[in-house]
Amino acid sequence: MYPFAKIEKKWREKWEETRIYEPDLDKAKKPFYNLMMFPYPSAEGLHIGSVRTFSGVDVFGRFKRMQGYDVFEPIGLDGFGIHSENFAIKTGKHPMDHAETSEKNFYRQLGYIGNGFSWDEKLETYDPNYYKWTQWVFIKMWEQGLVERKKANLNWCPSCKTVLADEQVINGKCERCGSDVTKKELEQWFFKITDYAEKLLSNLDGLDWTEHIKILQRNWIGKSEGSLLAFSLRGISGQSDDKHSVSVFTTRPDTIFGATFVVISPELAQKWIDIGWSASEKVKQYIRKSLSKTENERIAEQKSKTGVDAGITAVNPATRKEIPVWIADYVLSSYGTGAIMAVPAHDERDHEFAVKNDLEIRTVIEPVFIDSKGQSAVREGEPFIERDAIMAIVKHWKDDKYIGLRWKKVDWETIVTGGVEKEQTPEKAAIEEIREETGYLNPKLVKELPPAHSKFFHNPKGVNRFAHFRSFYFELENGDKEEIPSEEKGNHDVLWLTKKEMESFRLPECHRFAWNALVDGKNVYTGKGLMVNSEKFDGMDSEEAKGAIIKQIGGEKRTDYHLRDWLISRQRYWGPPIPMIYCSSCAKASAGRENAGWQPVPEKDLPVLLPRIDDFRPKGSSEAPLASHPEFYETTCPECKGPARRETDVSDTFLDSAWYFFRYPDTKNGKEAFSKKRVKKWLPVDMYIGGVEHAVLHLLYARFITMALKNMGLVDFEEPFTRLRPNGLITFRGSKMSKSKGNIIDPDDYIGKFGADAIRIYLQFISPLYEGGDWQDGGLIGAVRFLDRVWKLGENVDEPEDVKEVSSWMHKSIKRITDSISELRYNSAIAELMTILNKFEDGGEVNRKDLETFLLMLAPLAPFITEELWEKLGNKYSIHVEAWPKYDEKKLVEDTISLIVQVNGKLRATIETTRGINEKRAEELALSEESVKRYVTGKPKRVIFVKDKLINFVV
RNA sequence: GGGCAGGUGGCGGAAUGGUAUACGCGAUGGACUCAAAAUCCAUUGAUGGCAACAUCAUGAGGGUUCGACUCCCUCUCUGCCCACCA
Repeated sequence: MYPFAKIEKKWREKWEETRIYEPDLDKAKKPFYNLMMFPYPSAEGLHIGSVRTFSGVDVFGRFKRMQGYDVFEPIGLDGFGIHSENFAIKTGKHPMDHAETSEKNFYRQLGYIGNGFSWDEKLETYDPNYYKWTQWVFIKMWEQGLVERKKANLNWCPSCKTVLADEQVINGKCERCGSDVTKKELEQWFFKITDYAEKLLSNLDGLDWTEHIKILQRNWIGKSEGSLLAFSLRGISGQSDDKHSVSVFTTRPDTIFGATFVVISPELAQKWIDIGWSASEKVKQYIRKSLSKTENERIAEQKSKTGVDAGITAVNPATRKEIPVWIADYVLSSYGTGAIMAVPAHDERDHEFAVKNDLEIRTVIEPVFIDSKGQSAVREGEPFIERDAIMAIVKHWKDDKYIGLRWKKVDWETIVTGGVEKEQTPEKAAIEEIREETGYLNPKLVKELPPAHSKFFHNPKGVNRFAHFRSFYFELENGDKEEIPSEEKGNHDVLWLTKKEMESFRLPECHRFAWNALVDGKNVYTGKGLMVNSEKFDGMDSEEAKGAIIKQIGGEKRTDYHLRDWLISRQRYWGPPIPMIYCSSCAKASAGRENAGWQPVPEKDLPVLLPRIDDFRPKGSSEAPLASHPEFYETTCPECKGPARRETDVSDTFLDSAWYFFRYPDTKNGKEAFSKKRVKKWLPVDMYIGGVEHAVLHLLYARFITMALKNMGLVDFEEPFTRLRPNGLITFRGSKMSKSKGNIIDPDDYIGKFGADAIRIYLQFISPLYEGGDWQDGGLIGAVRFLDRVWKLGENVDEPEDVKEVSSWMHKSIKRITDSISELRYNSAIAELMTILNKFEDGGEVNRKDLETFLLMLAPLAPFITEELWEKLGNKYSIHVEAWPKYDEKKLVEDTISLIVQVNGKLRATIETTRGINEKRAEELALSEESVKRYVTGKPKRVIFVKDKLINFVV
């Protein structure tokens, strides 16, 4: 093996000495901010997956540098937070000591992987010089009115006696001790991210981000447009709301005539009780019970919805009828208004609840199926001819089989169906139709199925039809039948199908609807359709009815988001103290106002240092560890100078990482978080790469903070990351690597044995950077062998032929590699480089220009070996600041081409010929080939000729 | 239940609608060696055939097209994320 250890050491030192990876932060001409999500220094040291991501990001950075950019590629550690703290607790170490050792270890490992980091600008979130400014960000947010203290229902582990973050609750159980997590209401700090919900959503469209991640964010933000409708209450006493009404949020005002009861969340019910509603004991009991439910109990109960009759009624504003009010915990307090109008006929949850509690179910929408494809697609602009019709499902008299019709003249598969004549009842029409189409004489009506409507183009009659179907389910009493009338007989075959066969029968949508209604027995239709049982709105399209109904009953338009405000406070130790002070005398003076008595620590007093304390473990109460340290929390009020108390909670780790990319270009700034000038030069980040697991949390928070900073006039852009790509996940033996599973790949071992270049090449050869893959030792051998051969080639070429131009075949390779790297498909770039090497070896002779071009293109992927060979060839230092090879468009096309000859689309020959050959000549040449002649006998029906590419004979 | 991504040799994976399986791993045979490792050479999708060659193959089934891994529809399996969101 080539002496990688010696080479890597040599160049690491030289690079550091000559500072080639430190851009001039003030004067750089073509700045390119190449960023990876900074690592969380965990217990295990650097993960092989991180090595892949980081070196993958570095390949891109080096590529950009060679394209003439001043690349800034900083590195730091996201070391604050619960994970680090938990690890410290587990090992009995103090988090500060743990941070110190893991920092050394991480930076050492990161130093070995050959990345062009700007080491001068590293930062750690637990460094007071950093978190001073995290606290400053908090205060800025406060000044903008984006911080609020309010009560929240938090995850609470009764065994550890501590509050847990959402990410610490795994399947309803505490991450650390495994006990069921309950809810507890506490006062907490929030960032009002929901103020930016709309901007966070609409800005997404303009970002060059992987579509998948944008979709995750859109879903997380979860915009839904609906209306608020007021239901006045009857029989309620004491509730101080003078109108005595409850407001519900709905996206389906068109179903209001089907709202047969109202359901409110236990939390809202409790609020009513708090303001004087004298609810029954039974109600109070239910509320108590459901408010103390554990996560697991709630998950388990999803299948059987619980609830209690509140003993009062509400008036449906559309029907004017009094309907019952229920309390149930399937209604969430945190979404909408905490109250819903229940429409059991058109909502599955409401339906389930109504069936269980024997509540009225009233259908108000019937489906309309519209054919939009094929022969029977509705013709635009033509009027609809309406017609009453029936569908019938017919069961065999003995077997569990049903009649299906396969039509002969048209490509249809249906159940029995037909029109209803004027004097007929639908039932009669159905029986008649069964006789006509199948010959069976004794169908017995078992039940009627929900009706449906269908719009389609009636081909034989040449008109658009709007058919109104009634659907029935019949069972034959016996097999008695008559001859099918001759005019019907030729039309279709009558088939007896099992349930399973019926599933794969290609029924039209409205037939399928009838079948599903029979099989599932569930009559919940949640789509749009035709209004029924809705008084004057009957017959309207439900979408159109929405607006009209809101208008009539006085509803209010309302947009709701699933996004919640960002809970910032943690009752923990290992984070930046929240820089707030509470003064009880000032609180009295401003009583009643939002956040009364709270004020920020004056900027000159920052940072609020996190003291080293020994009892850093989470306490047995809802207070943070710092709350038992008066020397920390006792302070004076900045306003009245009286005695006051500091906030003892620390902030969420995600706040640390929501702004770090602003600090990187200006880490040594002691006066400000970042200078405007540096930020203007380097931000927004040009390329950001990291794990998809951060798609909604970190990436959303970072965008939010950036928007807020823009609003404050501190930066002049709203979006921090111009281009974002996720990295894939590396597994080992098919599963995620973890210490407990014992399937860890230790980068140190492998770099020691094979060198950083080989590891880099192999990690990128697995798959495109944005896709994952499984680590296989066997595959690594390929990378090692490749570099060995490169080394041999470079060593053995003493005096390569000195030519000025690269060989003409090289241009295509340059293009391929350039394109592949631009798209982060390094695996393809490496494959092409291997192909070039094979060519070099096969050809025997290698000229200087080709070899140099090859090394230049390999340089981002394998920075050490290429630097060494570059020097060996007598070139000047460093290969990493040389220009990326260019290809000549004209050279991409060669004079000779391989013309593909097909017969009926099948390859029959290839002809080596000259570029620009005309069709006639190509045809002659092709037909002179034996293998073509054999298949083309006589004159071909058609000849397809694609210039310089292909000729296809259709015979 | 919803959303997203994806199914190509023994394995990782390539293929602007135009030569499917590039590149690598593994495997088999050979060279070198006392021997092994390393290295080098050859073969390697399946089936049939001595062979030239033929037929079949990109999860399954349809469709569009002269031509489909690629575009459209239906289904299926796997992975990830969200999940009582009114």
